[in-house]
Parts: sequence; structure tokens; C-alpha cells
Amino acid sequence: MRYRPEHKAEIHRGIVKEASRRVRAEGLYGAAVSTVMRDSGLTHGGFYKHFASKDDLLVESLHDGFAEIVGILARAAEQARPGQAWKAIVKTYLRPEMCDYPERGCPLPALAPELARADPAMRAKFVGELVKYRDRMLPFMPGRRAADKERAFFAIFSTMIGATALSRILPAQTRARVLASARDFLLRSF
Amino acid sequence: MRYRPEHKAEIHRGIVKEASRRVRAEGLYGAAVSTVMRDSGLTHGGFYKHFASKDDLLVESLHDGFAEIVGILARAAEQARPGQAWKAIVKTYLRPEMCDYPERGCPLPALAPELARADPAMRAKFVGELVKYRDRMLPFMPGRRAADKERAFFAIFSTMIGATALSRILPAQTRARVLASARDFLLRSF
DNA sequence: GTCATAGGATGATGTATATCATCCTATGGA
DNA sequence: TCCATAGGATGATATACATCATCCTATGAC
Repeated sequence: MRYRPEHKAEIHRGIVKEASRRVRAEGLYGAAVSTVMRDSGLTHGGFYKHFASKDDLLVESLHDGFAEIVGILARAAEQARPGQAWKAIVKTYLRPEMCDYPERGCPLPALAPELARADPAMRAKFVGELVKYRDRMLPFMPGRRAADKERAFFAIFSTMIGATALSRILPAQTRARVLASARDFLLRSF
Repeated sequence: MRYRPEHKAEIHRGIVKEASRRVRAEGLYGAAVSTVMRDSGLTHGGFYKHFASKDDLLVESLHDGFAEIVGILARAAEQARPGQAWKAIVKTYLRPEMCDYPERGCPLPALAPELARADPAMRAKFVGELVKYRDRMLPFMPGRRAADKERAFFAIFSTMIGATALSRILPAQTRARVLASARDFLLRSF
């Protein structure tokens, strides 16, 4: 055997990390195989030693992106006083830096339309990620019954996703107004 | 002269209409020159008799898409009782058909991330469209002062854009729950 | 009817890309 | 030290696309 056994896994993770960043920053088409490999310190040729297809890379990189944001939000929620967890999520999600650095943020404001247009097989995987996302956030949502919490999740995340996606089109000044409007609106509701 | 003078303008409009539909249905990359021309009943070669570049077509087709949705929403608002106009806008925007047929809907849930990633010159034009969009909707928004109306516009449209973008990823049943959650949430607020 | 011309068609060029066959080489076990 | 091999590199192939030079033809002015 040539390398330490963990070597391949590390390289694999590195490629996924790089793709995860690129995909959020530049869209599904922004993560070309050769570019991702070059920025991972490799050449394009070795790619298919790690992934069966480019779609596989996209699925893995989306998984990584969702895991990252869910981790950030869950941590914020767990550090908040009980009952205030959802407010901590809102404040964290709508921070200006979240908006300014899409490569480190939630994949949804960066990619939702492209995910919606993906072919059914891939979309099913994205739906799976969304279900995990929702299930992880649900306990922190306002409302008594499970159905109320789900409605709150949909409403709150719709607003946050839309505000982020919209504000990223706009120049800095207007951008801040959109984020603040959405945040104040959510915090005043429920 | 070969054709009636209006002929060229009609063809031009037809190409823009077709591109406008395609772009909303399949993204900025979905509107390839040859495809759009074929579906307009032409061949790809004549394209540059109508547009200086593909970017020009994109800008025109976005303008068309924004004009369409603004018209639909303004008409709904004007037919509502005064003070209820914003509710008519919410109900119209979040209709299931709006979500199911992106090619006839608002460009924002379909394209916001791609617009945000466009080069500065194009993005500036999209920002111009957004300003017109906002200015047209502002009179219908809830709130007394202009600043309140703008905040309401940002909050309401963020929620609607996010809900539409999110629900388009999801299967029909969940999709309906997202739309309903967002709609009820908005109608209960303000 | 003739013909100049603008709208439209054909086809070429160059670039970007996914995919994969093949080659190369560093590694660790013998 | 030597070698089998898996990880990685090179390069080929095929496709999709934007762009544009050039050609063709229907039209309406004469």
C-alpha cells in the first residue's frame, strides 16, 4: 500500500470541503471538476478515484454545507435561555457576515432554485437533507404542538432564506436594511 | 425593405418572452441561445441581429419577468379594499400555481442567487429592476411612514421569496404546507 | 418584373467542461 | 533492496455553448 490508510479519506474530505465552499459561493455550475481539484492541490484526472460522478461530489458537498450551518445554528440555540432558542437562531442566521460570505453560510439562500431544478434522483437527496435540517431545528422552534413548531420553522426559515437571497443582490447599504427588517419582523412575531 | 417595420420588433419581443420563460424555469444557464431561438421558431444564427450579446438578452428577459409579476401583483392590490391591498398581494404571490409554474412567476425565487452572483455591471441593472419593483409595491404595503412601508416590503417579500424557493425543492404535500405556513404567518402579522 | 437589402440560416471557431483510458510514481511489505 | 499497487497525473474524447463571418432569400420600392 502506498499511503497511510487515512490518506485517501483526508483527501476526499478536502475535495468535498473545497467543493462545498465553491458551490455555495458560485453555484452548482461554479464547482467545475478541474477547478475544485486544482484548489484542493490535485489535478482533475484523479477525481474519479474519489467520486463515481460529479453528481456524487455535489451531493456530498451539499451534505457538508447543511451539516455546517445546522451545527452553527444548533450551537447558538443550545447556548440561549430556553424559550429564546429560536431568537438566537434568527440572530445568528441573519448576521451580516452570514450574508456576506455565502461560502460559509446556509446552502439554501445560495442554491435553493438550483436544487429545485435538479433531476428527481438528486432532488430526493436534497429533500433528505432538508428533512434532517428541519428535524434538528424543530425542538428550538416556538409553539406548543409539533404542528405549530413545524409551521414556525417554515415561516421563520422562509423569511431568513428570502432575506438572505434578496439582500445578496443589493448593495451594502440596502442589504443591511433588508436583513434588519427581516430580523426585527421575526423577533417581533410569535 | 424586406418586412413590415414592426416585424423585427415582434420577433425581438418573441425571443425575449421565450427567454424570460426559460430563464425562470431553468435558470440563467438554462436559456442557451440556440434553444431559445429554436423555441422562438428561428435558428441560432440570427440571434446577433437582435441582441448585442447574450447578456443583453438576459437583462431584457429579466426586465420582462419583473414587469409581468409586478403587473399581476399591482392588479390584485388595486382590486382589493384599501388597507387590504398588501393581503391581496400575499395571497396572490403565494398561490400554489405561482409556485408550480416558475416560468410565469416572480424571477426572484427562481433566480435570486444567480442574480447575486452576476458580474457588477449586470447586477446593477438587476438592482434597478428591484428598485422599480419596490417602488411599485410600496404604496400597497402596511405601515404609516415611508420607512415603515419599506420595512414591511422587505419583510413580506423576503418571506414570500423564501417560501417559494424553499417549497419548490419539496414534494407537493410539504410544498403546500410551506406555502400555507408562510401565508398564514404574514396575514397574521402587521 | 427587377433588384437592393435586411432578416434569417449555415457553418466555423474557440472555449469550457465531464468523463475516462492510460501512464507514472511513491510507498510499505517482502 | 525490490516490487506490487493504489493514488495521482497526462492527455484524449465528446459534448455544449457563445460568438460571428458568410451566405441565402423573401420582400417591397421602383
